Amino acid sequence: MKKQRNTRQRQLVLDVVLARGDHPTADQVYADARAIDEKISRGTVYRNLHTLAARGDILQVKLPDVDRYEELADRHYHIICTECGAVYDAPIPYDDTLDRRASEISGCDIKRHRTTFEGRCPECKQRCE
Amino acid sequence: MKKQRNTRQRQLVLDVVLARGDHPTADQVYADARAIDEKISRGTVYRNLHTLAARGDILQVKLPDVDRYEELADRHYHIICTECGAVYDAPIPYDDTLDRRASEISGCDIKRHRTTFEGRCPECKQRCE
DNA sequence: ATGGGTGCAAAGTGTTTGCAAGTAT
DNA sequence: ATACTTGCAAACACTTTGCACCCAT
Repeated sequence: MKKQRNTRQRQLVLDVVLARGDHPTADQVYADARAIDEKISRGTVYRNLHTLAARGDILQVKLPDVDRYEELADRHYHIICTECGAVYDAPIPYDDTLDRRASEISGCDIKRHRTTFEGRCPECKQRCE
Repeated sequence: MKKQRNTRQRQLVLDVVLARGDHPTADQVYADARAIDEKISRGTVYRNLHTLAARGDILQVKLPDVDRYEELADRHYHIICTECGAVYDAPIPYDDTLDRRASEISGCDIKRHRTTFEGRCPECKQRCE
């Protein structure tokens, strides 16, 4: 891997993701970063999110529609509210026996799985009734 | 729900998805449909895929990057090859106790979950070694 | 006849990239 | 000094939409 530099912008992108503590999209990271450094560009934010995720400093959460990012953590699942789009960590532990079972039965070399629950968050659930 | 018509184009889109038996993207469906009706437009294919999925005639498979579609079937998981992008049905049964557990613990009203395994399919696995 | 559906092209999203200038090492 | 990074804008890939015409019911 080629040697990487620590630029002000890269540090800022990392700080923003860590400061939020939730699951921002690239565009939300851009907005937050822009509030601090009004010169930083979208391209730089996208590039640094990729760099940081590849390097393992943050996690990329692949969900339908848009990718999101979060602080580094153990493997876990997510809940996405189908009404308001909010994303939460799910309170169900990662089941790594599934990866072994799927590998054996399918003949694939399964590295991991991603599970996303869909439903209504407490607020939307209440508002809809 | 408003009354829907059965047009030649809508039937064609449905036929194409059923004929494939795999997990085509909208663009693949468009290509297949176009091979039969060289006048059908992309917009029509996209609109009909939505209509058919909403109506329950086909399933929409929400995966990262692009949505895919497949024949109507019971809930099940998918395997996506990280090398070649191929998508398969996973040989692991849908675990609906997870939805109940996640609902109880999180306070959300969970309707379902989607699980996608990531790894290398048998061909890519072999080719890479 | 009537309102849902179609083809077309333009507009939207979300993301990537080429390039010249800037900067961390 | 070197080559990784940046800002900018253009380009991309995928999808949605406005509109006038068409056709299934």
